Amino acid sequence: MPTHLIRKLELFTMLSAEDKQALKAAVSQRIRQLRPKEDIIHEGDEPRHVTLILEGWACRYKYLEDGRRQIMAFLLPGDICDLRMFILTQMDHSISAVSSITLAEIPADMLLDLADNSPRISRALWWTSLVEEAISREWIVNNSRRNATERMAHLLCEIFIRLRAIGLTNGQSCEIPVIQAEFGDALGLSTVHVNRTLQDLRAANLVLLKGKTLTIPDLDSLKAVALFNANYLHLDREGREFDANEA
Amino acid sequence: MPTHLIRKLELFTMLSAEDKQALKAAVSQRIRQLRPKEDIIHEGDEPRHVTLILEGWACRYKYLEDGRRQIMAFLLPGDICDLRMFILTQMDHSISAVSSITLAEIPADMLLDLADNSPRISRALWWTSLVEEAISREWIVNNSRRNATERMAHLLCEIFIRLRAIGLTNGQSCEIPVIQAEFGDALGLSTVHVNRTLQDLRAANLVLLKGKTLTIPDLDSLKAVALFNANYLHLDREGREFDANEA
DNA sequence: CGCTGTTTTGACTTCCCTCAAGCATGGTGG
DNA sequence: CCACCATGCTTGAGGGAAGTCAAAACAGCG
Repeated sequence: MPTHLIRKLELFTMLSAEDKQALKAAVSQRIRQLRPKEDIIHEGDEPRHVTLILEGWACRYKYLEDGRRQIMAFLLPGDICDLRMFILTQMDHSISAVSSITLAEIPADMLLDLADNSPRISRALWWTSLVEEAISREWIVNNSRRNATERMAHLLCEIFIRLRAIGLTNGQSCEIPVIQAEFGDALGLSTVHVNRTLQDLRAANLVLLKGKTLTIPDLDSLKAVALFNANYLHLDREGREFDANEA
Repeated sequence: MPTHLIRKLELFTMLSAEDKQALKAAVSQRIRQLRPKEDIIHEGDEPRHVTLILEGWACRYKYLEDGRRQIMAFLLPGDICDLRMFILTQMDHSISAVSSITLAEIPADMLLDLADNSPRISRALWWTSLVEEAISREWIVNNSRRNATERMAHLLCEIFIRLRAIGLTNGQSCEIPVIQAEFGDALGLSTVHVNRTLQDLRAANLVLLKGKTLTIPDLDSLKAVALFNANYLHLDREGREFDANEA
C-alpha cells in the first residue's frame, strides 16, 4: 500500500480512485527489504526497473577517488529512486539504505502504462522530479553559503517539513535514522563538527535529539536561524488545477 | 538558428530534418537581447514561455535574506532556462545574464507541440533536464567536499567540456565571460580566495587566463587535480537507439 | 584622461578540520 | 549474567584553509 507516495502526489494534485488503485497494483508486484548501508543501486549500474521507497530512508551518494564521500540527497518514504532511468542509461551515483528499508520494484513498462493512463499521475510524477531538482539546488546553496549551524538547522527544517508533508511527524517530533557521520557527509562537515554544531543547537533549545527522535520545539525559530524559505519544496498544491474532479 | 541547441540534443540522439526544421521555426518567434546582470526571470515569477539561450551565458542564482548570493548553475548557449514551468508555477530562484545574451522565447504550447510531434525531441529535451539535474548534484559534491583548488579546477573542466560539446571551444581555448566574484558565488568562495586559487592554477601551468580567454594546456592534468569524472555529463550519446534513421 | 569595475596584495582572524583519546550504549557469546 | 566488542557520540588540543577588511594596481571605456 503506497500510502506515502499517494499522500505525496496529492500534495500536487488530487488523484482519482482509479489512479490510486493503479498505483497500488503497480507497487505490490515485487517487494524488497534491505538493511542499513546496503546499496539499492550502484554507480555504473543500468537500472531495469523503478524503485519506490515504502518504508525507511535512503540516500544518494558519491565517492571521490580518494575516499571522500558526499551524500547528495535523502530519500524518504514515497520517494522514487531512479525515475530518470527511462532516459539515462548509466547511474552516475549510488543509492543506499540509511535505515532498514522496504522497497517496491516497479517494472519500467508498468510505470509507463501508469503515466499513459493517467495524466494526473504523469504530471504528479514529473512534479516530484522537479521538486527533487529544486532540493538539489537548495543543497548547493546550503553547503556553499551557510555556516555549520545554519546548515544543520536548514537540513533539519527541510527533513521535518518533508516528513510532515507525508504524515510522518508526530506533533513537533519525528524519527531520524541518520547518524552524525552521515549528517557530515550530507552537509560537507566533519563528524566532530557536526557533533559540536548539534550541541550548539541543543544548547539554544532549537532542537532536541533523543536517540533517533528529533523534536523541534519552535520550528519558526529554527527556520529563522537557518534562513529557511520553504518555497523550493513547492508544497502548496501547485497542480490543483489538474485535480481529479471527484472527492 | 538554434545551432547550439541542435548540436546539444544530438549529443543524445540524432534528429531528423523535420525535427530541426520544427525547432528552427519555434525558435525564430521572438528574440530578446539582454545585457550582463539583467534578469531573465526572477524568483516568484510565473513564467509563461520557455526561454532558450542562443548566444551568451546566464546563471541560476539565489540570495539569502542577508545578502549572501549563490550561483547554482551556469547556462550556456543551447541551454533552456525554465522547462520546468509546465508543472511548477512559481520560480524558486532567479536567472540572470552573465554576458550579453541573445534569447529565444518559445510559447509554451509551441514547445508542447514540438514534443508531441517528435518523440526524439521530447526524449532529448527530457535528457537535457536530467543532465542538468546531474550537474546540480555534482555541484553539491564539488562545493561540499573539494578544496578551493580542486573546486576551481573542476568547474573549469566542466565548463570547457560542456562548451566543447556544443562546438564553442577552439583547440585548448574557450571564452569565459565570468568575473572572479561570480566564480566565488558559484563555488562558495570569497573573491579574494578565488583570485589566489587562480594564481595557484596558473603557477602550476594548469590554466591560462588572458582576459576572457581560458586555455587549458593539458586537460588531463587539470582533470586529475580536480578529481574530475565526466560520467555525470552523460555525453556519450546514450539515446542513440532512438536515432532518426536517416543521416 | 578620469571614472568605474575588476584584479591583486598584505595583514589578521575565524571557522572548521585532524588527530587522538575517552565515554556511552547495546548486542553477542562464553 | 556479565565481559567484551562494535558502533556511535563527545571532548580537547592544535593547525590550516579560507574569510574579512582595506588599500593599491590595473584595466577598459565614454
